Amino acid sequence: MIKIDLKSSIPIYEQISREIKKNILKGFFKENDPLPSVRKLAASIGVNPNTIAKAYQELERNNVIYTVTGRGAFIAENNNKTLNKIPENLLNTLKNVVIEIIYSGVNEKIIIEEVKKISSEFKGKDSE
Amino acid sequence: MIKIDLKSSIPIYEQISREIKKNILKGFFKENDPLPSVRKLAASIGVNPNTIAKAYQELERNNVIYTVTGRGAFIAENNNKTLNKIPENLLNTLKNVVIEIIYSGVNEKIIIEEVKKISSEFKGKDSE
Amino acid sequence: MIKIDLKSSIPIYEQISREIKKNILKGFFKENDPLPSVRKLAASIGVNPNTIAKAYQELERNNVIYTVTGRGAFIAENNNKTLNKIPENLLNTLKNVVIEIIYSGVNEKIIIEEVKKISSEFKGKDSE
Amino acid sequence: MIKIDLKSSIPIYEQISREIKKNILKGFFKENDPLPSVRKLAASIGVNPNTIAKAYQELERNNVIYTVTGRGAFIAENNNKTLNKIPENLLNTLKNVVIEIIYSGVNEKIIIEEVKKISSEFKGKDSE
DNA sequence: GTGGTCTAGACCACA
DNA sequence: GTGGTCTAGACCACA
Repeated sequence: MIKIDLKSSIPIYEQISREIKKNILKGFFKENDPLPSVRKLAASIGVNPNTIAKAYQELERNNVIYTVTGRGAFIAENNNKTLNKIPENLLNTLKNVVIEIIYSGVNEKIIIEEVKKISSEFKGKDSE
Repeated sequence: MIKIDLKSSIPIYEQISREIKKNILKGFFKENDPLPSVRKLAASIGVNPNTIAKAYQELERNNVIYTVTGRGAFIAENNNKTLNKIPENLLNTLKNVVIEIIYSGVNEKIIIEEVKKISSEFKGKDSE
Repeated sequence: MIKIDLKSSIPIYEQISREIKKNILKGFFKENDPLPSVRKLAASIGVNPNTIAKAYQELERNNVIYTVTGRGAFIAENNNKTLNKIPENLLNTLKNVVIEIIYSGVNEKIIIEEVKKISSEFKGKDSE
Repeated sequence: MIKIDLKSSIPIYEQISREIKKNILKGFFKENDPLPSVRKLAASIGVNPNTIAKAYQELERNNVIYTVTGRGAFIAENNNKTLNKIPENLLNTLKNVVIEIIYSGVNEKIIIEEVKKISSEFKGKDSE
């Protein structure tokens, strides 16, 4: 369920964090579901437990999961409101990629098709 | 013309490289136009010349600019290749941002509007 | 294993990059083998770590090695693509040397013998 | 007759020097033929006269041309003996290119074909 | 520990 | 003047 590319330049903890978010978006992880323990997940992916711990910390900071001391980590309730604006840091990243893609010679239409394809993989927040 | 955020986690040389690409896309830099010299740009931005040199070298590797020994760096000809597919590394980045944005509670429609807005800032390759 | 000529006009990072490619071709470095760390190799050769880092970055860009953050650099899988044409930049260099050699008074036959000798030192891609 | 690529990473004076050698090998320039004056050649190619001067100096050092004060530069007699061995510096360059080419996935056979093609463009020294 | 980025400053070839 | 290479040394994120 959680695929990691060790060779990628994206930090492993970041990849893990994203994978978990994806799983939530896809509905594989539901509210209050327990996450695998840091050690088990570390062992099954083959990375350092510290790396998993860091991913979980990031997720907790963003209210994606919550941890209960001694019992582990769980999926938080999805209390995100529906936003009408893309948060600024994400908007910047989006701008940068889109520019790079346009520069590589791909036109708007193809990019939009791709965005649709990506988002169709997930249940949109508003349709939940 | 070239705006850098020294506090950003994106490497400065990467920001410079992107800014130059943006300027080309916007038509501010045209084929064979000279770029500011490494030293001058470094002074005007307030970073080390090595950092600019690294950006220029990256741009040259990607055939965005070319350098003439003893004379400086110049905008390369626009290969004008039109791609029908987003290059894999860029596609991955796109996927990641879009997922993050959806997760933050923004729906597809708003993302697509934003993509249109970004791309309308630039002359697309096919309309040149 | 990695011999560098500090007096050569060929940049050190370029020499290092070539030496590593040679070692791969000779079979001394195999897929997923770890490379010496930037700092260790720098110390053993007696150059600045930045220079090694530059060599490794070049090799990574060319998919010869890959780096795993926090762990180090490793030999990439051998794509095993067989080319029927010499890439243009290499062809140019080849043309230039051959012309210089012919000009120095050496005939074709001797050059070809030498090419055979060089290539016999390595396991060709197709015999792997 | 003398083609220069300003964008190339090969120094212009080196390119000029090679072009002149090629012209001699091809028989376009014969013993005692006058070379164009530094200024004229500079003007016709569109480079700095100093660059031409440097190329001529290099050629003179290698006894490819000779200069008569006040009268200009001329093609030297071809007094190169036939060599049975490739000079060391050229051999090293040859080794490096061949290794790079093999690494790129091209096999010995194709390289040798190419060497033959290159050398067939010129009258070999021994057949002169 | 690992590699990546950046600075300050030197030196070089080239034009 | 131009860019390219290299050193010495700092700091950083990541594992």
